Amino acid sequence: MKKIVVAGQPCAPCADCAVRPHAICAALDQDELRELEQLGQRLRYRPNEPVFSQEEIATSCFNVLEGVMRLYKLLPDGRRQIVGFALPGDFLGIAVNGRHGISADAVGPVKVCRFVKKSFVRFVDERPNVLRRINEFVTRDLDEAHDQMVLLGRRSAEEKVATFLVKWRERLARIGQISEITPLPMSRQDIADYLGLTIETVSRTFTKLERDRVIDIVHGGIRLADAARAEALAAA
Amino acid sequence: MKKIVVAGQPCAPCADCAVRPHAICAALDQDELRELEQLGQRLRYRPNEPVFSQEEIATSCFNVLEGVMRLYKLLPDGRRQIVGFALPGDFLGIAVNGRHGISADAVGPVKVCRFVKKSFVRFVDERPNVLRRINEFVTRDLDEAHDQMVLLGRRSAEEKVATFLVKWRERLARIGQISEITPLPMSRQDIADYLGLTIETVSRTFTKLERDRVIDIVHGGIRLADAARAEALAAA
DNA sequence: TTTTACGCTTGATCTGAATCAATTTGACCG
DNA sequence: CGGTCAAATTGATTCAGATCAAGCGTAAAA
Repeated sequence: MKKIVVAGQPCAPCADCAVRPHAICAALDQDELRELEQLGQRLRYRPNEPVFSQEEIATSCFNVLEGVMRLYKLLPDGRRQIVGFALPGDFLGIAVNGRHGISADAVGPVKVCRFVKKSFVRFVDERPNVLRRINEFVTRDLDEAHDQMVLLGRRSAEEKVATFLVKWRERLARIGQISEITPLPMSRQDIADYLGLTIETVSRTFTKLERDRVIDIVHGGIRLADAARAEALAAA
Repeated sequence: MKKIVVAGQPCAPCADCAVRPHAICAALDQDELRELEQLGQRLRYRPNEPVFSQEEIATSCFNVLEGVMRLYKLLPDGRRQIVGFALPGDFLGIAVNGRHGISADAVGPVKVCRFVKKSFVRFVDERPNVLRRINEFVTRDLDEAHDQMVLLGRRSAEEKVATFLVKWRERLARIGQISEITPLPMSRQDIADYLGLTIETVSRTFTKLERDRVIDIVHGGIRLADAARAEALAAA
């Protein structure tokens, strides 16, 4: 049987995929990995390029390999709520009724591993261990969504920003990106739309946190100067 | 082999369980149903009685059979965010790391089918069809959580209340509870904590919607007088 | 280099919802 | 039936964050 070569780059070997331990793929054995490799296709997206859209029929799902994506919902009048940021290892595109519930686009340059939904579903359907792993991911996402509801519904602007910074730093650390300064690749508007604030309030709150010696604002990110105080604001 | 009778009522036959078609149990065949029946135990809770608590080690999971439950998170200083209301057919208690992420208590009188986590997990582990069903449920919950984030982060008090009323009515309809007046078994404080508002704002907004002839406030609920206008507020 | 432009910050003002403070209503109970 | 208590409504006032309106800086285009 002749192998059909799809357009685009061939799927680089999963064997040395950097995100595998964090991704759903960690649940796969050697054979499964090799099989899934056939189904996946690596793709790049430029900054701000859309990956999929709310309401659109979901034909693909994705593993994020590199970069950051924003996941959001739009109201008819244009108001936007970012429901999360996706990082390497995150799995996207599980839809409820065949349609994407959210939109996703690249924040900076992004690399993903794309799967055709149909074949991916078939692959998962005969592998309960993968299904279990996906279930863990969705359950974790739901738990985080609950936390975000508390944030949106019950916390002040200062608490929102501090919580965001602390959690963002922790997330980066978990995937191995530890450094003195915490990069913030998303815009102030993105942060505002994630926290249910305006861009002005986010900016003012950053300034206030810096004045209070909790953070230093550096180009493209922040330095958490007083982690204890930031965590206190985040917990309270 | 002698059957051991556990304390409490014996599990009534799943065969004529009213919520089965809406619950995860709809994925089960005759044999599975009979087996799960052995694992489940029916329990009642009085109004406002806690069922499980945030941080508590999750030893049980639950199918709601009758009544309404509130699911919420508390901040250390007592601020509360209700993340959802559970209705008959809903499945509760899937925890991320063995601990409940949220607290749950009965709003009015509640009947549930309780499963010991350990045996339930064992049951599910060898039945991919059930796992798939649970996955659908969690995915749907996540999608609804995203909608709720938009509500909390980006909508006005009036939009919040109107959306809540419209969606609550739809949910009741979906499980067969259709009637001219929409019952609201939860308190105004519950509604406030669900919508990220104060009790006063909820009350004022109800009054305003009544003044504007969108709803009639009746004892223990509301009548949706102008469904079109309410849905417009909910969509916008 | 200047120009344009966009993202971010800062300031002044406004406003929707919170807070504070009484009533009012309704349910339960001796 | 009145008395008690909690839930809900209503009113007066305050305030956190939104809105409106300039500026500022950095980066890419000309």
